[in-house]
Amino acid sequence: MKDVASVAGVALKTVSRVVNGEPGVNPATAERVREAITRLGYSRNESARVLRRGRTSTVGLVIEDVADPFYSTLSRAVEDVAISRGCLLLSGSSSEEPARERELVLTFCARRVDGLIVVPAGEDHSFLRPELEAGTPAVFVDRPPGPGLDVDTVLCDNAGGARLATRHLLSHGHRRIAFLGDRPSIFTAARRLHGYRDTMGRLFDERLVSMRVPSPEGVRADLDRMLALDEPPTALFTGNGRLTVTALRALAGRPMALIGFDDFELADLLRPGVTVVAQDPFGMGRIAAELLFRRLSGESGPAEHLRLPVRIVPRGSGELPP
Amino acid sequence: MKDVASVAGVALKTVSRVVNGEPGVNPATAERVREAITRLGYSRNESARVLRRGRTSTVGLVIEDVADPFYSTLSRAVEDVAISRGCLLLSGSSSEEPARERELVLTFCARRVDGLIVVPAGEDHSFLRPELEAGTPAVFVDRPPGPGLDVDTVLCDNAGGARLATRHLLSHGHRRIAFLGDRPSIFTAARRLHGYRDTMGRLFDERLVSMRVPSPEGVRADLDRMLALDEPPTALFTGNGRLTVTALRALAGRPMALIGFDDFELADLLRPGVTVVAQDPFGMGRIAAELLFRRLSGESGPAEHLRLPVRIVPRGSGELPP
DNA sequence: TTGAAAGCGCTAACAT
DNA sequence: ATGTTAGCGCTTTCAA
Repeated sequence: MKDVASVAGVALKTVSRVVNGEPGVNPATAERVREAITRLGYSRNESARVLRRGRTSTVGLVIEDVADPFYSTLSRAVEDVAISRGCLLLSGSSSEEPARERELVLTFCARRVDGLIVVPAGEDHSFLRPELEAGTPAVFVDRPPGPGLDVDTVLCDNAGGARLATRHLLSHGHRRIAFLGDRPSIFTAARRLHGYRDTMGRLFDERLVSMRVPSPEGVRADLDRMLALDEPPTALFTGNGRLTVTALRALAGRPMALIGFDDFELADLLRPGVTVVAQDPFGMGRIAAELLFRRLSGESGPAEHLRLPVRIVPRGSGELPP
Repeated sequence: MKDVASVAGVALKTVSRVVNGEPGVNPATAERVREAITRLGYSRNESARVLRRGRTSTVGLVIEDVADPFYSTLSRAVEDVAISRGCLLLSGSSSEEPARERELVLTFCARRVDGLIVVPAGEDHSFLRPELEAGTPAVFVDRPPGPGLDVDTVLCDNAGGARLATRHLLSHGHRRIAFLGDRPSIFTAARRLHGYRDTMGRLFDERLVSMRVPSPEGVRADLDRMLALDEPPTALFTGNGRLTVTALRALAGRPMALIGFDDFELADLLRPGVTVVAQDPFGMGRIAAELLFRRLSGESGPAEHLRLPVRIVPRGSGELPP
C-alpha cells in the first residue's frame, strides 16, 4: 500500500480510500491510484484489515461430517447465504467427537469469526460461554446445545416425524414395528425414539429397539436377533439416513416394510421405493445462516428456537402389508 | 495479552512465550501466566499473529459444489490433512461458474491463505499467475488449469477409465453403445468422450453421443431420440455420477446395459446393481493436500502431474447382454 | 479533497 | 530466564 501510494504520488490514506471505495476522492487522483494498483499487482492484506477493524467477515461452521450428504447440503446452504453477505466460510467436521468439536469452535473463535453455526457433537458447551458473552453470536443446528446455554436453535420436528412414520406403519396393519436408531446420546436419535415409543403405546416392546453406532455388522446382528424372535417385526423404522442404507444392505433379500428418517438420493429408484420422513437440510442451513446474519446485524432479543416441519414421502416400502 | 502480563506481573514477551509453548520459561512463572490467562479468559488474537508472522495456517479449497458427494468426499480428505498439519480450511463452491471460481480464488488470496487447492471451473487461470509468483502454491484437482499455467495437478485416468468401460461393454457383445457426457468444455467430459470414441473405432456413431448439462428433461429427450433410431443402442455409458443417476431415472422401466463413470452410494442396491468405473475422491483429495503441504514445507522442483488409476466395479448392469 | 500520526495485538530481534 | 523495542499493513482520528 505504501508502494502504491508513492507510485501514485499520494498518501497512504488516499490509497486506502480508493481501495475501500470511500467517497471524497478526486476522480483523477483515484484513477492514478488504480493505475498504480494494477501496475504493482497490489491486493489488500485482509489480515491487517481484520486486525484493525475487528471484524473478519468470516463465519465458522462446525458439522458432523462434510462427506455426509445431509451435512454437505446444509453446508452449501450456509455457504450461499454467507457469500451473499460478503462473508467466507471456515468449516470443519467434528466426526461426532466432542473434543474435536470443542477444538474447532475454539480455533474458529481464536480466529475471530464473526459468528458460528454449530451442529453439536458434545453435551457440554460451557466452553462457548465466554465467546458468547464477548459478543460472538452462535446458532445451533439439528441439535440443541448442552444445558445452561441460551442460544438460537434450528431443529426439525424429530418426535413429530417419528410419530408420523410409526402411525403410517400402524395404519398399514403393522403391530410389530422395530426401531433402529443411533446412539441414545445423540439428541435426534433420542427424540425420534421418543416419538416412536409414544405412538407405539402398549405395542411397544423393547426387544424391537436397537440404539447403536451405524456399523454394518452391528446393524446386521441386531436385525438378525429381532427377526429370530417368536413374534418378529413385520416393519422397520430407521432413525437416520445412514442407518436406513445400512439396514437396506443388511436386509437384502428379506423384504420388509420400511420407513427411514431422512430422505436420500435414489430412494425412489430402489424396488420397492423407500418411504421416508423427509427433512430439508438445505432449508435448515439457510434458515440458520439467515438467523445468524440477523444477529450479526444487531438484532437482539431472546434466543429463537425454530422447529422445522417434516413430511412423509410414500414410495412403496412403507406401504407394504405385514 | 497486555492485561495478562500485568496481572501475572511479567512482560508481554513472557506471556507470548507461554502461549506459544516456547522453551526457556521458568515453570513457576509459566504457571502464574497460565493462571492469569484462565482468570481473564484470554485467547490469542490470531489476526494479529497472522499479520506479524505472515502465515495464516489456512488452506483455501475451491470445488464445484460441496453438496455433490464426489466433492464433499474430496473436501473431507483435504480437511483431514489440513487439520493434521494445524491448518484450517476456507472453502467455497464455484457452481461451475468461472467468475465465481475466480472471485473465490482471489478472495482466498487476499486473505493470504498459505496454499490453494482448486477444482477449476473456468479455462483461463491467468489471474492466478501473480499469486503463484508471489509464492502461494496451488494444486489443481480433477481438472487441469487453463493453458500457460504450470502447477501441480492431480487427475484421474479419464480416458483410460472410458476405454475400460467401453471395452467391457464390447466384450459383452454390445456394438451399439451410447455415450452420455457432460458439456464438452468440461475437461473430464472431453477426456472420457475421447477414450470412448477411441475404443469404439469404426463402431463409433455420433448419433449415439450426447454431451450436455445433466438436466432430467434434456437427458430424457436425448435418450428417447437415440432409442428411436433404426439401430438403437443396446448399452449406455454415462460420463459422471450425476448423469448416471439422471439416466437411471430416465430409463426407468426400459432396462439396458449400463456403465457409469464414478461410483455412488447404493449403486450396489439397485437391481441390477450398477456397474461403474470407480475413482477414489477421498484418495484424490488426500494426495492433493499432501502434495500441497510438501510445497508448503519448501519442496521445490518442477510441477508434478499425478494421474490416479480407476477400476471397474462389475455389479450386473454392465454385464447384461444386448 | 488530502494527509499525518496513532495504534489494532502480536512476534522477531536483540538486549539484559 | 526475562524484558525492550520495532514493526507487520491497515484503518481511524484528527488536522490541514
